[in-house]
Parts: sequence; structure tokens; C-alpha cells
Amino acid sequence: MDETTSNFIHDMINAEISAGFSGRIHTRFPPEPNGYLHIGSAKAIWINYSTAKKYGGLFNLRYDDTNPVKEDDEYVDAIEADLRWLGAVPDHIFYGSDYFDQCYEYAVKLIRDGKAYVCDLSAEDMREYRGTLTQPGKNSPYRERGIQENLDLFERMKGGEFPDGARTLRAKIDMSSSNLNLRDPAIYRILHVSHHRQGDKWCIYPLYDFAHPIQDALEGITHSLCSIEFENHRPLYDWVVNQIDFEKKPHQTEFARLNVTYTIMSKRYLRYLVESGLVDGWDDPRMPTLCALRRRGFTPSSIFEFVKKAGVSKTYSLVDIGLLEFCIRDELNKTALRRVAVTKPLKVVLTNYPEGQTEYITLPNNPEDESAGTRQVPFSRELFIERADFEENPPPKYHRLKPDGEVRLLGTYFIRYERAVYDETGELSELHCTYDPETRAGQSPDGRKVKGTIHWVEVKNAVTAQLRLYDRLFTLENLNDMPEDKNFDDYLNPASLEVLENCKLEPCLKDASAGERFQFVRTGYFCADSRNPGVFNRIVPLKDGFSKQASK
RNA sequence: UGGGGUGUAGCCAAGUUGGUAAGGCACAGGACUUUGACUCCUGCAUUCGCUGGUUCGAGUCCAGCCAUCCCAGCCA
Repeated sequence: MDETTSNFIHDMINAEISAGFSGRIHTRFPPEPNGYLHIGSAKAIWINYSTAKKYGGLFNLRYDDTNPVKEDDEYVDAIEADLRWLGAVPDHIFYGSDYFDQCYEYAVKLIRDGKAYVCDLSAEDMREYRGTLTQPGKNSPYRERGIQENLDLFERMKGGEFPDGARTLRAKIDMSSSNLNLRDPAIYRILHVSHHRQGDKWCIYPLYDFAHPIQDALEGITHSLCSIEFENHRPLYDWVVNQIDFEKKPHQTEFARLNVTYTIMSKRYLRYLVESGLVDGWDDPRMPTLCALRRRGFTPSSIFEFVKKAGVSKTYSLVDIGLLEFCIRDELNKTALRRVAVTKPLKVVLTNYPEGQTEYITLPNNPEDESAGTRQVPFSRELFIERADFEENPPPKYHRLKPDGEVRLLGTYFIRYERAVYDETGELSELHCTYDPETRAGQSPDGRKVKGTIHWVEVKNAVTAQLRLYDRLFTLENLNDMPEDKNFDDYLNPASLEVLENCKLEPCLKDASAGERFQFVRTGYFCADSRNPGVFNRIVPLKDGFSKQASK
């Protein structure tokens, strides 16, 4: 992975270094284990990981698991697996919940310092006391409770004496602040719920705004890089860091999150897709999750390349999914082995080719890369070609097979149209052609040229497989455009998956192992599915030059 | 309507102390081609949300305005 790129965060760090900062840069990726990582997560991972590496620093994975009602071990395992797959291997793995003891101690310190108090207001009352965007809040009647009473109450909260929601611990800041996050935010709440790691040890849990800066400070994080919706929380982050007075104070910097056209990025909706059965699971290749992209055949490097090219800034942006497609094509064009797959077969009989004879044609595995070598593919009297490569009434500039036309079979002979054969229903059933034995090398000794080259698979040895053509998972241009009262289902494109049965593949594909990627010549990039033998997922189609040329 | 962000081409995005608009994607021409792919050339903002101001000179400084995003969870 290359860490040579630069952005405003690096500029900031460079400035800090010239101003005298000499410590080790330390970043972290802090997902809440409440869902699977997606392409948007990859941006946060990339920024935190590459920044640490660029400066020779450290990168932590920290599960931000302070809310036991939403979190689960299933997600913990998946997150780590995805991170490792991406290659952003963390230097340390921590759990926010492992700091619950310290959080508690710091909360007690805050109480002793008169900076926090136990509040008996209900959730509804607290909301009312908070005021609105334009009106200041008013102080809680419990705000001036004595320190001893607060200490006693907080300990009894911890001891399980009170039911959920009965009391909270609040930071004593400023109920009239124009930043609502500073209007005496709750920092601890009562929750009699067992935690995925802590079990029933706790019945009070710290809230994000209190726990996060503590976690960062305890781990020695220097740069807490997060997405921009936390910008309003930074004053509170700093407040906590300063009140506790950590020796080394971490600093938060925000960047814009990644949005991609046609792509759902909300965990809430992704979970809905899984739970409603609209997709097969978190790794359904139509999903924008990392495990789905992996199953579909995307590479980690293409995903990071995409994130890099999309850039890092604070501007709201909606990046074209075409950029991701470009990144994976660009990489696979250099690395993927070329193979032949006929998606909609049409049988061709070479009437002048000896019956029972088979010869072997040598094809390059990758014309872009000689070191990829060659392979032998069988050739005989009956072949499959792409149905779309024959046109009885060809449009202008049609280069493929047409009545009385001649084309080259990829890597070998020229063949000439002789006649079309129809079945009893009038459907085209096969083509009879003749081949020119002099053109085995794909060139004619008499110098005659052929405009089209089409791909083919020999009938006898062809492997039958299923090709799955995934399209983008559609919503409107942006899910944010969806009105509140609209049904989410209406925004999904039901045609987002096309399954092609009975595709004919060249023989060596019989042994394709799960996860192997190929370029099916003139068709697209495909990946052997990790769950179903004989199924290939289309990662991305090749660019279509036909329509472009035809329209000229 | 309070506060905090952000506004440079269709989509992203560089633009250090003011000196005369990088790059990528997309798109459009052309060359090449035993994948109509790839590759290779070429083109693509007299203009930086708008309006004024300062200046010999402003995307960069100043003022005002407009647009848009975030915040009223005991979620993260």
C-alpha cells in the first residue's frame, strides 16, 4: 500500500512537526461492532491507517463498544477479518469496554472536582430542559447537588440500585451554550443489559462523548481522525480531555465521509436489506459491504485506490461509482488471466473441418503481461460463439459475423459464413461456416484482412457454468433524497442481478478455485464465487465499444 | 430563526506568503489493435457560489449576501 499521497490532514501534521511536535503519530479506527464494514468504512480506515504509516506511527483497531444493546461478537469477528483482508493490519486491537474501570474512575474524579452531577430528570424532562436550537436551556434542579451526595448516588447507580433511565451522570458545562452538546451532556446512563464482553459486570455505561476521548488518551492516540458529523462534538471532546487533564492530549480532526452514487451507506438500511431477505446476507455481492465486495471479486488495492482517488477534504461529496469501476478495471487489466466465456451460445459447425479431429490452439493468458504464459485450448468441428456476434441484418459498421462475411476466431482461423439453420419454430439453431486452413495463425497468407475477431469455445470440452451479472444496488441518486414517508423498497432496483445459465466456458475453467479472478474476453471481469462452484460473479463489465462505434 | 462546517468544470480535487486555474474520473475527436477492450495522442473552467471593495494585479485579503450540510439520543 502506498502512503505517498497528501491531504489537508497531512498538511496539518507537517505544520505540527515544524512547530516542534516530535512524538510518534498514533491513529485509530474505532468502529462500533453493530454491523459490517462497508466501502465508506474503507475511507476512515485508509485515512487513519495511511496517516500512521506515512509518519512511521502506529494504528489501532478499537471496538467502540459502549452501548451493549446494539453490539455483538458476530460483528467483532467480521470487522477484524475485513480489516485484515484490506491489509490495514492494526498494531493493536483494543475494546472500548476494557476501559470501563478507568472511565468510572474519571467520572468519580469529575464529581469530586464539581464538574459532574447525578441528575434525576427523566429523558423527556431532560429534553425539555435542554432548550432548542434558538433558545437556551435551563439548569437541572439537581445541578447543585453536593459532591458527597453525587458520589454516593453514582456509586449506587453502579451498584444497580436504580432502574434503567432513573438517573444519569451529567457533565456540568453550560446550559446556555449555542452548542447543544455542551448543555450538560449525559456521560453515564443506567442500562441493566449484559455486555458482549463484560457480561453483567456493569449496569451503568459511559456515553460516546465521555468514553471516546478517554479511550483515545489512554491508548496514546495523537490524532483522532473521524468523520465530519462529530465536528460539533469536538469542544466536548476537548472538555473531557482537559478536565481529566491527561498528560498527552489527543486531538480530533474531521473529514467528510464517503458517499457513492447509487450506493446505500447507512447501516440501518443495510441491516434492513439483510433482515428482510431482500439480499442473501451481508456478503451478497450486491451489497456495498467489504465482505460483499470481496466475494464479488474486488481487490483491497482497488478499494484503497478508489478511496485515494476520491480524495480527502471537508466538502460534502457524492463520488461517482464509475470511479470505483475504473479502479478495479485498471488493476485487473494488468493482472487478470484472459479466459473465454460464451454467455449466450450459438453453435457453429465448420462444414469443411474433418469430423473427429481435434487440435490445440495456443492462447496468451494475458497479452498485457507475457510472463503470464500461454495455454492450449481444444478446437474442432463444432464451436460455440456468442449469439450477439452474428447478425442477419447487420447495422452499418458491424464487424462481426454476418451473411457472406468472414471473421477471425480469437487466436486462430478465419471462418466464412455459409448458411443459417433454423429449427421447426423458425428460431436460429446453428450456423454453418467454413474455415480457411491457411489462416491458423490468425493471418491470411494472401494478405486479406478481416475486420472482426470473435471469441469461441469448442463444444465437446466446454464447461457449463452460471454467470451472475450484478448491477449496482440502486436507490435514487442518493438515499437522502428518499422522502420520510416513502417505502424503502420502492427505491431498490429489482433488476440488480441478472443470472445467465448455461454459459459455455473454456475447459481450464473447470478447475477455477473460489476467489480466482479472470477477464472473460470481451465480456468483463469475473470472480469464481466463494460459495457456489460453477458460479462466476461479474465484478465489472468491460467498457462497451460497440454502442459507441455504432452510433457514429 | 442559534451555533458550527462547506462552496473551484458533469463527478471528485490541488491551488503554500495575492502574480495571472494541477491531476484523476466521465465525455468528445483521432491513431493503434488477433479482446469494437487495453494502450497512445488531442480536446475539455478567460474562470473559482454571488455582489461590491482593497490592489498594478485576487480563487487567494476585506465586507455583505446566497446556497448547502451537521447539531435539540440517557446512539455512535
